[in-house]
Amino acid sequence: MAAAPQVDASALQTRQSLIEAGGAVFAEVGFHNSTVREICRRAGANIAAVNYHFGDKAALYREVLDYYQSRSLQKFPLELGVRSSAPAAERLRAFVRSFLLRIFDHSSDAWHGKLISREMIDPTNALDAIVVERIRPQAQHLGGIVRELLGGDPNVELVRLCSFSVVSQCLFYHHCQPVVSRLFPEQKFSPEDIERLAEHITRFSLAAIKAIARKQSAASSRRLPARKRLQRTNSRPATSR
Amino acid sequence: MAAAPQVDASALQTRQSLIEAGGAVFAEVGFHNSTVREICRRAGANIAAVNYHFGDKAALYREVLDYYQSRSLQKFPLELGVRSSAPAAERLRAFVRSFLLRIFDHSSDAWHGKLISREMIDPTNALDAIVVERIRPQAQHLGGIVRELLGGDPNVELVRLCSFSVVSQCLFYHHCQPVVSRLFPEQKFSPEDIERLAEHITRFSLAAIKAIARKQSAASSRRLPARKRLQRTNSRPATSR
DNA sequence: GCAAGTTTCAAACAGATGTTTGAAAAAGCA
DNA sequence: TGCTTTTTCAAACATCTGTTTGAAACTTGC
Repeated sequence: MAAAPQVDASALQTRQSLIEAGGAVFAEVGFHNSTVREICRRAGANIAAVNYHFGDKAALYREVLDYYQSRSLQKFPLELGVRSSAPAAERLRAFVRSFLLRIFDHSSDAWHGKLISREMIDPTNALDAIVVERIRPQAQHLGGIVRELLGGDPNVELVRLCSFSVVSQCLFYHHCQPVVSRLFPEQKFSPEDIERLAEHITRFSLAAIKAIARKQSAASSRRLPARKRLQRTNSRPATSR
Repeated sequence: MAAAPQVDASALQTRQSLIEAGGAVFAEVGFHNSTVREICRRAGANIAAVNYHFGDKAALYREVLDYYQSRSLQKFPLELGVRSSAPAAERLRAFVRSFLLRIFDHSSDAWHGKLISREMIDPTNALDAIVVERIRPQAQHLGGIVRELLGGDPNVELVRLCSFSVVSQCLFYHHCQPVVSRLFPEQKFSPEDIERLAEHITRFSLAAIKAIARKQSAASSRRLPARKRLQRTNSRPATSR
């Protein structure tokens, strides 16, 4: 494991230092590849500290997830400042931006996105809880936006597929960073890059979903009586752009 | 590591059994999490066999990648039966299908997609070679399709972003399988599911790219004289950079 | 100031894993 | 067959990692 700047823990409680050092290490190399020794080294604590304060490595990991989860929730709310009454397109943009910022935030207390992102690929026992507490609500939030954008009758599978299409684009840059940076060394993921990325993903997804919505409503209009069709197409709220 | 059916290696050379068992184990749990003992057990070989035949675990891994790379290339060509003179939309569909099939193929000699997919997330030294020999050509192939679909002047960054949007959707279902299967246990990834998935990703991406292309050409038509614009859209060759 | 509880520490332990070893077995060849 | 080379094998080795231990240092409450 590469050398890293040691956190000055003189004023902090050992327990808290361990959580923070753990967040850093777990986020960097994942649960399986990180070692208690490295975490303790960065926290300026003794090797036995993890077991003394938490019981074992897995318990520290759960604690780290809990800690950063509450931080992340207040720092990156799903809506990101956009009211739930806002047009669906705007809410989608907010969702994408929030998602990317969460994953690419390099500030010291933003490990949560990375931790979850790692869980997705190399799960520990903690993933079950994360899915219920964190991912499912997000999926439902996004599902609501997509459903509104699609309009018409809510085909569950279509909503799911489109939602996945949106989040997959966001996750890609984090999951495949090793490949992306080898393919295009100039890609840097500065704050401006993140904004451009968010803009692209939003545009791309909006265009796709709207086109699918058009096709869908055209198809259903062939099945439905004219009056009902009119009602339908009108009641589709604010797919503005 | 979970128990697994042992390969009948009685007729095979030990060396070959090791490559095949290695392919299975590496694809299942990745290079870092797989053990020489488990590979040898499945190959029906002695623990020392890996070091005797390959030198060390990393060398076996390189050999496994090489072996399945040549297999994968002949089993899943990029074009997948679609001529390079075919319309870009059809070539995109072929690309997506081929990509998904490669990753989700459960037949015994199709570890390559999974191996590369794992490399993307948890790289070993082998990734550099893989990017040059395998990923870059694919990226250029896809880039050519996207460029043609976008039409107009080739904005390098836009092509790259759209290409990423396409592959990210394909990779998602493999990378995030643990999450997807927890969120929606009914998702099974049968051959028919793969086809539906391919269809969705193609439709989604085509709709998005075409919409972006329309907007782009509308914007450039405001900048260019009519004659030059016409020339541009017609003279663009249908291929690589 | 002192006793009880809490926290830290260096050292050791236990288990897993990649690798080596030296002899035995098998295969190739005259 | 008899000899050499190649391959297999069980055992051991060395290292890394999570965990435990028991004593020392520190803190707290009276």
